[in-house]
Amino acid sequence: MSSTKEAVSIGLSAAILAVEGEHPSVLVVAHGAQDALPFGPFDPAHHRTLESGLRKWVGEQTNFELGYTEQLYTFGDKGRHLPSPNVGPGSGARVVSVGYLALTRQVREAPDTQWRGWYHYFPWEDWRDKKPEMIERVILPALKKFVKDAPDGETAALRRERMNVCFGDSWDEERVLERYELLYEAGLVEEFYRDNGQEMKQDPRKSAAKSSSQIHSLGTPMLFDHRRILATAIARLRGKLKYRPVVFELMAPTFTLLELQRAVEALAGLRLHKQNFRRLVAEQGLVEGIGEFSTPARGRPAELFRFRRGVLRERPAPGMRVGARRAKAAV
Amino acid sequence: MSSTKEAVSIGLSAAILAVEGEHPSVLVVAHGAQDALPFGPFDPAHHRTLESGLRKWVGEQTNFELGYTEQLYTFGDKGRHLPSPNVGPGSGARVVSVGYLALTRQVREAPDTQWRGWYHYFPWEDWRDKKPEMIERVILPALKKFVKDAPDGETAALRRERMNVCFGDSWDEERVLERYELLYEAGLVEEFYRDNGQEMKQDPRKSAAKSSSQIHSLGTPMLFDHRRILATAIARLRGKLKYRPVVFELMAPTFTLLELQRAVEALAGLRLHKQNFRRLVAEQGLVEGIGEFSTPARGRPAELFRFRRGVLRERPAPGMRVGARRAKAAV
DNA sequence: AGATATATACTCGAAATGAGTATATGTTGT
DNA sequence: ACAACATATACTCATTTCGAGTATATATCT
Repeated sequence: MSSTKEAVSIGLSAAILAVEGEHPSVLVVAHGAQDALPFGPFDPAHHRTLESGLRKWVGEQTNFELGYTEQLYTFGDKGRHLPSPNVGPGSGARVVSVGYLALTRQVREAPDTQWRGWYHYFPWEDWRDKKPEMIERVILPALKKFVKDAPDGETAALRRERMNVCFGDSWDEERVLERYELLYEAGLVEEFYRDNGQEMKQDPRKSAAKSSSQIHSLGTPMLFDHRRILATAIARLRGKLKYRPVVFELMAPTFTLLELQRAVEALAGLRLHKQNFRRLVAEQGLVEGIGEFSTPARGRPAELFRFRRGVLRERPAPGMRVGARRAKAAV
Repeated sequence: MSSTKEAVSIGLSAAILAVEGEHPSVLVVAHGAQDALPFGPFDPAHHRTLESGLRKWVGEQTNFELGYTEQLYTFGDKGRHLPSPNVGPGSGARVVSVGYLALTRQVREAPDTQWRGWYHYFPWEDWRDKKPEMIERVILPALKKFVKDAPDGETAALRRERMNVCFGDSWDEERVLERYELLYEAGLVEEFYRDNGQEMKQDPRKSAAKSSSQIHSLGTPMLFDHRRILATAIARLRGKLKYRPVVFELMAPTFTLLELQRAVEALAGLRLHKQNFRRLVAEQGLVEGIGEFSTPARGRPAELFRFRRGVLRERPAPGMRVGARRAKAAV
C-alpha cells in the first residue's frame, strides 16, 4: 500500500424533505451567509452503521426524528467539499461525504433551522404553472453558447446531446441531478465559480460586457456540494414516487384525494389530471376512505382517506404514476 | 466535534459483470478459500474522485479496463466488514466500503482472477428454465420457521410480509438484494454465522438433529459483505436494463437479435417472448441492421445488428422492458 | 335561486403489451 | 431431390393501460 494512508474523514449530510400543502421544502441550517444541509462527521467509535450515526446527530442538531431514510450517494471529489470556506484545499483531511434522503411530516422548526422551498434552489424544476420562462430566456441560450465554446467537435456533440436530454422538448422530471450538473459545468451556477476560486462574472457592479454574454447565477446556492446532494435527493424521491408509496411518509395521517394530488404535484413539479389521478389511486388500492368528510371553505366536501398499509403486501410496485403526457406529433 | 476522530479508511469494491452467451458472470479473485470481489483502498492523496481511484487499482490488480461504472452503495456496518479474517474486530481502523457496479465485455482472464456465474452465488435467482425448486423445498419452509420463531407478533407480521414480497406468488426479478438480506437474517446463508462468530449448524459432521430443523447454506458464500454488494449490483443492473440501453455495454459490437435476447434473459433470470422482444427492440429503435447475416450451425441465418447510439438523443428512457407476465386470476 | 367551486362517476380512443399463428429460409439426413 | 427440423421474421388479436374529456353531485356565497 502507498505512503499517505487514510487521511480521510466521513461526513454525513441529510436532505430532509417535507411538503406542506403545495409547498415542497427542505430543512436547512444557516452556515454563515449560505444555506447548508444539516451535516456532521461520522464517528466510527460510537456508531455501528452510517445510518445510526446520521440519526444520532441529526437528532441532536435539529431536534428532529427521522422517519424514512435512504442513502443517496457518496461524494469524494476533491475541490467540491472544502473542509471550511476559510481553509484552502490540501490543508486538512480529505472529506468523503455520504448523502442521505430523509422524509418527514413537516412540523415545527428547530432552533437554527429553517424550512425552505425546493424551488428556491431549482427554479427551473417547477413546471406546475407553466414551463419556467428562464429555460427559454436564460438557460437554453447559455447552453447553446456552452456547446459552441466546446474545445472540439466531439465535446460539442456530447454537450448538445446533454442539453437536449436535460432541457429539450420532452421533460423528464426525474433528471434533476443531470440538469444541475450540466448547469454547473456550463458555469450557470454560483458553486462552479466558488469551487474554482473565481468570481461570478455577471457581478452587477462590473462595467464590462453589457448584455452580450451576460452570465447568470441560477437559483440560490448552497454550502459545499449540498445543492448537488439536494438535487440527488429530489431526483430519487421523484423516481421513487412512481413505484413505492413514499408520499404517505409526507402526508398527515388522513387527507383528501386532492390534498394527496397536490402533494404529488408539488414533489414532481408537474400538474396531473384529476380524474385519472383518483382512478389510479383507487385501482392501486393505496388508500381507504374512513367515512368522514372535510369541511372546506367552498365547494363540496371531500371524503377523508388514509394510507392502506396492506398494499405493501399485495402489489409489487404500488406508487403514483406521474403520467408522461402522451406525445402529440413528433416521433 | 467528538474525541475519537476519523479512524476511518475507505475501501473500494467492484462488481465487474459480463455475459458470455447465456451465462452472466462476475469477476472474482481468490482470497484464501473464499471468493472475493476485486477490492482495494482509496488513496485520497493520489486520486481526485472515488471513481478514479477505483479505475486505477482495478486496472492494476485485474489488468482490466472498466467501461461503464456506477456507484452502488456505501456500507459502514461494524462486523460485516472485518479488516482481515485473522484480525479480530476493534483492532484496526474502521473500514467503510464503497461498492461499484462495472460492466465490461468478457475477455480474457487476468492472473489470479476468474469469471464465475452469478447463479452460483444466487441459485434462487435463475428462473429461466423453471422456478428453482429450492424455493419451495428449502427457502419457504425455512422462512416460515423464521416467521414462527419471531419474538413477538409484530415482528412475525413484518417477517411474513417480507417473505411474501420476496418469495411470494409474484416474482419481481429486481429484488435481489431484499431477498439476500432476508435469507441472511433468517440464517440461511453462511455469511450470517461467520459474521456472528458461530458455525453453520447444518455441518454434516455433527450428529444431532437429523432432518427436523436442518439449516441449509444457500449459494456460494463470499468474503466480507461482497455477496451483498454483488446482490446490489445485480439488482441495479436488472432495474437499469429496463430504462437504459446498458445491455449493449455487455454485447459484442454486432449480434443477432436472439443473442441479444439471450443476454437480457441471462441478466434478468427470466425467459422472454421472442416475437415481442424483437418488436420492442425494433420500435424503440435501439438497434440497426448492418445487412450481414450470421452463419448458424442449424436453422435460418439471422441478421446482424449493432447498437444505434442515436437512441440516447431521441428517446427519454430506452431500454428492454422485461415484461411482467400478465396476472391470470387473483386480484 | 343562481353563481361558483369542488367532488366524483363514467365514456372514449389511442397506445402498449401479452400471447399466439403463419410463413420464410436455412441445415441435415436419406 | 425432398422430408424433417430448426431458427428467423411477419402479422393478428384481445386485453390492459392511460391520457383526455363530459356529465353529474354536493357544498358555499351572494
